[in-house]
Amino acid sequence: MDKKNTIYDQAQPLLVAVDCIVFGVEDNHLKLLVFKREVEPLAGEWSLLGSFVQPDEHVFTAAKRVLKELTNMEDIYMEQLHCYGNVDRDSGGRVLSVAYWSLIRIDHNHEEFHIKNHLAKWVSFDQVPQLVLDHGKMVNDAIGHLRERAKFYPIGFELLPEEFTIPQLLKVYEAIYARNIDDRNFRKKLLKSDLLIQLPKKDKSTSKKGSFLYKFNRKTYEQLMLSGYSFEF
Amino acid sequence: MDKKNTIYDQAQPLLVAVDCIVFGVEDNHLKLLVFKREVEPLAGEWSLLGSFVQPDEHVFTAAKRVLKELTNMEDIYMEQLHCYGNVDRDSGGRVLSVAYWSLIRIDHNHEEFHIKNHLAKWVSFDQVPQLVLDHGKMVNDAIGHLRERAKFYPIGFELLPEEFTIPQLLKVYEAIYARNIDDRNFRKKLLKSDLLIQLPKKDKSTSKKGSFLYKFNRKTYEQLMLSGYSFEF
DNA sequence: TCAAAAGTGTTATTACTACACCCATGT
DNA sequence: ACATGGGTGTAGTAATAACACTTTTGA
Repeated sequence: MDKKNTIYDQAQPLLVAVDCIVFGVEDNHLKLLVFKREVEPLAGEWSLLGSFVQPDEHVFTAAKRVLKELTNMEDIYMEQLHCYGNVDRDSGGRVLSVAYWSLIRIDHNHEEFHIKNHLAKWVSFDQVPQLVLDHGKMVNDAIGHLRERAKFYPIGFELLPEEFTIPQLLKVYEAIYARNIDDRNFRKKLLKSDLLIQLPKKDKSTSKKGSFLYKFNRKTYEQLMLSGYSFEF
Repeated sequence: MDKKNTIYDQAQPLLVAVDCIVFGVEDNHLKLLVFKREVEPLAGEWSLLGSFVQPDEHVFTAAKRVLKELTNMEDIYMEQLHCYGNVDRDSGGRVLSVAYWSLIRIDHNHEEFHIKNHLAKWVSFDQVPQLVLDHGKMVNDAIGHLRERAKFYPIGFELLPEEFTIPQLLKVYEAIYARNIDDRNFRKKLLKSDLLIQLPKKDKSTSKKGSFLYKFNRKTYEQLMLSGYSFEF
């Protein structure tokens, strides 16, 4: 298309980056992935992982690309958090950042190599180190968004393996909301909802008695969503 | 700061715009503000109002600027909706758009002149015309966001004048959720909440009996929010 | 007097909260 | 036998949903 004499010619372009906030569950704890920043300014400090958006690249695709490079995983749950647009938010120049948050099922067999290449580590949800620029604010915003979203989307199921136990799921929700949840009420509401399919086997890794394994019933979930079900406990 | 030899030099900048979805209540109906697009491509078609973000301008400030030019109002309720980042979303070139939605109290004395200058009109919430580019999707997303937000933020109060009646407020909620709400239950929950301060006068513009005027009790609201009050009916 | 909108209460149902003990099993 | 985590039930309280008639008053 001919762009002469349009307002498009007069507008000035800006640098646009994506930054990823990555949540996962490891050792029954909710964790966040942080990185040693490799580029100036602020090289060596803790940061989120990001990248500039290319001219021929969807912003969402850029975020997916970052996550793929990091974890070697595709089809990851990812949502846009916010576009951070302060003029001076990046000390290296005027850069917009579109932040995305994602939930991944930590599987060390697949990820360890990639994550090490990025000088990354998982840190506890409630012990996030000082991060560069406005990345600390991004993480706080993401936690708020995660809590909001967790009420209507079964976030706990995204973070756990296909087969999981009720005590595991309970711990995820307790971590997300940073409070104790009554295990009887939790179990009661979940089982009554028909969201869980009990499997004929137990996980005995955490107790002698063993705990039944379940899988998520996606069909029930889709029906419940139409009627406004919530994952509040 | 010296930007030589950093990744900032290699990144390619992009055009970034803001677009505004503006809601208001007029004649007891929830409405949306749309515009005749004045620039090519697609001049003459219905559109949201937007602008490019300047290099020295906060993205949020750009959205405020657009709204100020349009309505001559400042201190308007405005929230970021989403950053739309498709490569080919704008037929005039690659342009990111950060969409904002806002709620305004329609006051024709102040706004008429500005809105006419922009070839704008208020259209009914449920009769939005075909809009250019992805603006139709933006509006749909904004309506979803509005409904979500309305559960925890007293959006109805932002849209109405300082002094309003309960039937007026009910109509706003009915419009937002596009369904009938039981007026006895609505009234009961609101009055019990102590969110309304009854004024010693009535609005007789819509009935012979007249309806008591109320104002919003911001202090009660702030207390209720701490305990998770919701505006669901 | 009548039309048109404002205002008012009760009941049944459902969801939520709080709370304490027994079970199964590997060591 | 005992330590460890898994699993279960009830009762009180609070919120929600459904429902129809009377009141006021200007025209």
